[in-house]
Amino acid sequence: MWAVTGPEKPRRTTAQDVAAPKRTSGATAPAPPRRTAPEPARRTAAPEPALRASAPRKTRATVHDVAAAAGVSRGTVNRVLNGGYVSTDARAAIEAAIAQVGYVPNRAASNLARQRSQAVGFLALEPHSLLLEDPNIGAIMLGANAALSLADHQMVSLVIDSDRDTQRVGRYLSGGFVDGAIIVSARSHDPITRLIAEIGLPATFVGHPPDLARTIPFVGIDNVGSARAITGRLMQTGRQRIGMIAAALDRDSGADRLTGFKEALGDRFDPQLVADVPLYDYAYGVKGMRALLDREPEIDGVFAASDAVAAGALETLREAGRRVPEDVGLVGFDDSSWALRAQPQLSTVHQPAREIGRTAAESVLQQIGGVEPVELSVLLDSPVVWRHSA
Amino acid sequence: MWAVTGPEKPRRTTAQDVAAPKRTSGATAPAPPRRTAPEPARRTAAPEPALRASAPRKTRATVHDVAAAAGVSRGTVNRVLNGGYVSTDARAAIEAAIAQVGYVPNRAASNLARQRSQAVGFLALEPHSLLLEDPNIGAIMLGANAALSLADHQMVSLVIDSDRDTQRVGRYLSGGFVDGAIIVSARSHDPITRLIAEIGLPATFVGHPPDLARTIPFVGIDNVGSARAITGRLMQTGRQRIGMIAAALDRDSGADRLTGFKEALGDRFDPQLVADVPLYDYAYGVKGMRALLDREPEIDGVFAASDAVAAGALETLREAGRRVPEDVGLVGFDDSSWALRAQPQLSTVHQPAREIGRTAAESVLQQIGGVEPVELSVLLDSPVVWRHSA
DNA sequence: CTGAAAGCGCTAACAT
DNA sequence: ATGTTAGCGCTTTCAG
Repeated sequence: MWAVTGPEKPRRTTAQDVAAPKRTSGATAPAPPRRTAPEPARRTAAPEPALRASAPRKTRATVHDVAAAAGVSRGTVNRVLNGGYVSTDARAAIEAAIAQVGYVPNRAASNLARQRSQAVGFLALEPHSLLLEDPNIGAIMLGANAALSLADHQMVSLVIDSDRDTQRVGRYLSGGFVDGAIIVSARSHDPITRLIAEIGLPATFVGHPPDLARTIPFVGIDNVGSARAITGRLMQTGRQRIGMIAAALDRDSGADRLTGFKEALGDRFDPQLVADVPLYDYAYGVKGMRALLDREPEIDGVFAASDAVAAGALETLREAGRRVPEDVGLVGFDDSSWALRAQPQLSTVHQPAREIGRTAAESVLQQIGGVEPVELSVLLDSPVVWRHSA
Repeated sequence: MWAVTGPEKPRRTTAQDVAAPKRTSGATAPAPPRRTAPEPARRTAAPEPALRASAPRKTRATVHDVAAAAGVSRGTVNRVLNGGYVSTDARAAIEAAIAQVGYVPNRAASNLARQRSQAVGFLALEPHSLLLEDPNIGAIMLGANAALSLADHQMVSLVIDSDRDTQRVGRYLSGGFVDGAIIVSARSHDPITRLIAEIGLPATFVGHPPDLARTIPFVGIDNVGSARAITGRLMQTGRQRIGMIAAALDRDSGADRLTGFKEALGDRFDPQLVADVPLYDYAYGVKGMRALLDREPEIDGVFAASDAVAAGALETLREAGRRVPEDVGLVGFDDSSWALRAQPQLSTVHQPAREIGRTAAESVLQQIGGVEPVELSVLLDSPVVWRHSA
């Protein structure tokens, strides 16, 4: 059809036409059924595998085809696609043509021409376990997505789960697929961090200030201050032997929470009463609490570095026959669903995760727009939520 | 100036150059070389990139620049980039040039030329709450990513959280940014489902068979059979009054689990003993269990449609003074972390989430490669895990 | 208001 | 082995 249409020279002979996968159809013998032999009778029951969609993907219509079908030039087609002055007749004809040939714009091509992608990458550099369970990062994603969506940008979230992924994502980031990136919990030495700086991709960090690059905007909360605040209230309510289950000391948030704890306690701080564990995780909460109980059976106040950790601690306390909050006061951090589900509900520090995501998105959007962020880092409010565990 | 450089014809006079904001400064100043302008002087020892990353993003080097710097043609550069015969000298020169000019390939352009993106979209069409907390979808993602990674494909996960998102993601999917897609828990009427079918994008569904399109591959588990199995064991252990908290009956998985429950019970099935709730959620577990307890105080066996639901039910039972498993046997579904964290740990049905992701990825990869999947749908094994709650 | 033409940065077929 | 030359599909001047 389009090949012979109009004055245009006969376009392409698409490689696909030539290289079309030659299936040796004759083979009636189906390859051995994969894994679990699904009793064919079960669900499926699709007797007509004929209508398959894939097949040699039909070569899609282009502006060219539309133009030809409408009897106008590509320029005009483009004008109706994106705003522009077009006569009503032409517009009608073109719209008809679009429908007729089933035209769907190729954004990729458009991006190349425009030199921008209208997309922003979202990377969470967390260990799997957290990626899977931490509701915070989900909320941050949703917040970021909402903001980007408003600005008509596509958020594409990229998972990094191996060195190979790091490479590939690096290529993706620097390959023109995104105009910017939001990076959650990067460490300074993360290869991606360096890359971002190198290629000068607009980006903002969340959850960990980029020591390395003091030049990249950061959105987060004041971990030190909040830890201080919640520990303070533990003191005010009369707890005498207050300990902490510190977690993830290798990352800023973890270290900061411990710092805040120390600051609040001042002279009363006793290193013996700090158990430290590697991750913000329920299981480590159990472990940490056991350690604390061992070292100081008289302990009557505990600040767990996160709600998940607190939940683990709570379980341990219960097993040890300690009542919460009567015998020991327990507080967490994050205000995640762990806090609400615990029995009793946990007093904790509220992390405005959604807001954080939104703010981060706005920050990259600004950068993309060429605006220097007024302040390199912004700390959002993270109020203490007083519930029943202390 | 650059117009007389080298043998290449004076490439484009980029519109921008003309339209460039005319600085009123001294006439001596050469026209500000915007974008492309292959002025040789450029790269050499970046003179104070002002440290900041953003600003007018420095115009990136292209194959052209590399070719020029190495004194070869673009074709040759391309050959060293992607495999091809290149003399050692040329290769060395080019590699040096690449490093010198700081060349980073523009994958977007390459994709356009090659007509493929080496990327696969991942969409989870779940209500937020689940997206945030359901560890299953995280595991599926990780599994899919691993498989795609092996095949050197980038997984890009797209979140749909509003109608606007649906539109945008639709454009993204049909805009040439991905070669295929993995779609988790779509319903037949989901706009995306239709779209996929329309544009004939290689795709496979997870978690819900596409009624609408019996033509699109599906990966999942046998919900009916597994529900039947676990309910059966509840019966075998002597429970007399067995009820179910059915959830999400509007989706296949939910409906199937109920079906399996009925099948297992046969004559003994009593509709009164089924409480149904809208979502696989802890809070609904609480609600559902209360309803059941109201209707039948003598209840001594409960099949909750998911572990989260079971956890809620467990809490309610505890509050009602029922001991598990002594007074009532309780089983869940999913084998998520809820099951392990519960006290006692839940007997449940194991969902091979990671495997599911992997399998789905392999399925789209096959389709992309032009291979028709041998079987349209594959059901993976989902064994019962017997623990302590029943 | 519309058409023509030059690109975006890279790939691939075709000559050397 | 290397250079040349068309494109990929869309955007954006610049004439008319």
